Amino acid sequence: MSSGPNRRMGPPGSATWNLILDAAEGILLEEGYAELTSRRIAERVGIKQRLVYYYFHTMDDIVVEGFRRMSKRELERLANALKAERPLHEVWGICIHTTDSRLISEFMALANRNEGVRREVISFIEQSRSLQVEALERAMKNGKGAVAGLPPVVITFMATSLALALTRESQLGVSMGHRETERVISEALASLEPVAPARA
Amino acid sequence: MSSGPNRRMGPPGSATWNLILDAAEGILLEEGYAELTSRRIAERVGIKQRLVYYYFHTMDDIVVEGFRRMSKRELERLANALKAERPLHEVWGICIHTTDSRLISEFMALANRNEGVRREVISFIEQSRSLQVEALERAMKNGKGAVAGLPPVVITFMATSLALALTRESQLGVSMGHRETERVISEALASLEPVAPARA
DNA sequence: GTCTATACACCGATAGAC
DNA sequence: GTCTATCGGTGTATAGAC
Repeated sequence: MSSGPNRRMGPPGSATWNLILDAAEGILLEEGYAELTSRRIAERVGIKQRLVYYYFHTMDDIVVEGFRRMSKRELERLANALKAERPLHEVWGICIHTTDSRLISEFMALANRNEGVRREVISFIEQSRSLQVEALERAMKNGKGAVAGLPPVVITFMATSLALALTRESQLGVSMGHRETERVISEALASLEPVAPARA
Repeated sequence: MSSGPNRRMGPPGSATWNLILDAAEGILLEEGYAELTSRRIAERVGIKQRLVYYYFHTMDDIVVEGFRRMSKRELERLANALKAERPLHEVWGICIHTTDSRLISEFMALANRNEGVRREVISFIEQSRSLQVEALERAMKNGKGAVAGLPPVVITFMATSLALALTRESQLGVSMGHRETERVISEALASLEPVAPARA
């Protein structure tokens, strides 16, 4: 048979496959998940709606695969940045310059009712947190900063949470307390991890 | 005329009006904003779809009015709690036991593309933050806690952000670093605001 | 790999009777 | 205040030709 649940499918990773995920990401960012439809995707890519279902079984698959692709991209960026000097500063820089907070909001909302997305989101948070913890532990062993008695996992949790809140609010148009908070954070970073780190 | 943009409308605050917003809130929480339709609301309340449009002009109005009602409810709860002893502990308790984080996620996502919701969300964040800052400043003047040199607005920003992140993640099924973070926070609360506060 | 055409369900919003 | 009925539009997903 040429159709049904076992119908012929387009190859993951192909050019059109990626264009479809690009379009889905753009719609999610600019219009929200209620507007993420096969017709809108086709319109953006410049193909016919039927083709979307040649590359993906269902709309849910597109969302899950889209998050997985983004997740992979971000984890690579994170792993790369953490090799640098002063990983604490790197952690903060990455948290504050991460994916657009509106896109994150959409995936968060989706994760609360789509089991596939939820699994991917959980996996991403845990991997990302582990990478950060390992980098901070390495830095501590090298004597690059004491982190003031706070366990590395607490540092990373706080950095992630505060950065997300700052970007989410400023995207929205709220700035109350931001300047003061950013100042406290940059002072903490400077004192925990000085410019010329002492080598062990 | 009995219809059109100036058509006759049901009274805000009436029983059915509130039932419609209750249903909308439930759908938003349990099924997400993509499922928030006039037909689903009518089904939940046990009325016909047409009646929803007697009480509200558009679906957008329902979302905006729903957030406004919830916002009012939460601000009253906050103002009440902040009269108590140890406002710092109260701030944390309220942040951690606030509205379901899944509902917040939905409104966050909606705020990014609905101008009415955005205005209400901004207003809520600013009022809520102001209330908390005032309470902390009063407590400091009374000598109830020094707050370790951190400006009150930074304290409230951090409490709100960290509490939201903790509840969001545990709702999702992530717990990595939570125990450690909660411990750091409860120690900070205890040291900044002891059980028997010194009066001025 | 890409297309036309289509089945069938649901959507927001309105007309107008009772 | 509440209803039946309806318009015009859009959604997922599939059949099957080229």
